[in-house]
Amino acid sequence: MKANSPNPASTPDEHIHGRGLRMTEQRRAVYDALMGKRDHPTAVEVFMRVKASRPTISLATVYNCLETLTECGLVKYVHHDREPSRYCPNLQEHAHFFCEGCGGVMDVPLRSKRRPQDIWDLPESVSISRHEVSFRGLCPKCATKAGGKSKATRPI
Amino acid sequence: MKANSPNPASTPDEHIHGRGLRMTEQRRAVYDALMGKRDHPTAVEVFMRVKASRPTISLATVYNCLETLTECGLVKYVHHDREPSRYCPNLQEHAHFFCEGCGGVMDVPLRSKRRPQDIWDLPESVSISRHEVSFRGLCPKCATKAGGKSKATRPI
DNA sequence: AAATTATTTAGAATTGGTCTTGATAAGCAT
DNA sequence: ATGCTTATCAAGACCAATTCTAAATAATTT
Repeated sequence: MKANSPNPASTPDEHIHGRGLRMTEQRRAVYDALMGKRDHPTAVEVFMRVKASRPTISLATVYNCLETLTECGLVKYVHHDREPSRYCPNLQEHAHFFCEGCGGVMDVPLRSKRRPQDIWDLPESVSISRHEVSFRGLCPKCATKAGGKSKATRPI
Repeated sequence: MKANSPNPASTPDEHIHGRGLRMTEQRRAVYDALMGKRDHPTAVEVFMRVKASRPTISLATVYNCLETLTECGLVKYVHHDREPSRYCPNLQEHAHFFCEGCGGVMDVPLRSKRRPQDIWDLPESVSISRHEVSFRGLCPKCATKAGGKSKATRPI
């Protein structure tokens, strides 16, 4: 319900319809695969999940659906280094933490009332359409397990 | 001269030697191509620059050199979405701004005394080895040219 | 129902990057 | 200096992720 939102849709279907598109079986299956397990799968992982219930779906369709869902603002994609794209159903502004130990990806929320401009010295007059932040290191579990009290791993 | 630096090397050659490697002609050429014009070229762009003075160098060698220089901490690589890797000789902690208008990439410095943890709600006990931040939008020049007074572009 | 448009599918193609192999070159110990 | 050992380079083959193409299918409109 943001005042400047160009699209007041609230359900996934409304988002899709708002763009003149249809909520097809495939798109719903892909969306559900992402919402059911709120993690950060790659396209191939989504493909495998969806394939379990819809064996005829093709990888190209999964890519298409993920792109459509992203364009409609229902999911976000996340990148880290040269790794394959991952997809994330969390629409809140957040960063991602990639654990070198267990390979997991976790969401890192923005502290309340904070904005990126608080720490980054951006020129006044830029207009920002996208902001992606990724951390890499050891998650709490792996940090304790691996390093004992060590504070930092060698930067890669 | 950071106290906790494991490697007190200061010249590029010392960095390289500190790893038991040699500063070869090719590595120096690649490094110089990056330092001469302090921008954010892709591997192919570096390749073209170096080729001007060393026509026999191969793209694979440029990739190898860039990787070596990165491992030695002489340059950093930067990623944005699915675009090809770019390389950056600025060793200060900084973010990158990718302009949708002119295609340029600019460095965004960290405000003094600020840390990412100031805005991101990271668990206490994580250990961070890498942190990459990218913004996308219109740079000051393109923002004025394109939008007039408009404050934001549509998110992609 | 016919025409139009959107969507899916399978596989080919593209891209950025990495790996392999043999040739060169540098450093080291006689 | 001479031969041994290791590092580096070059060229092209290779690979994985993604995108494109073209034909088939499905939904929507006329």
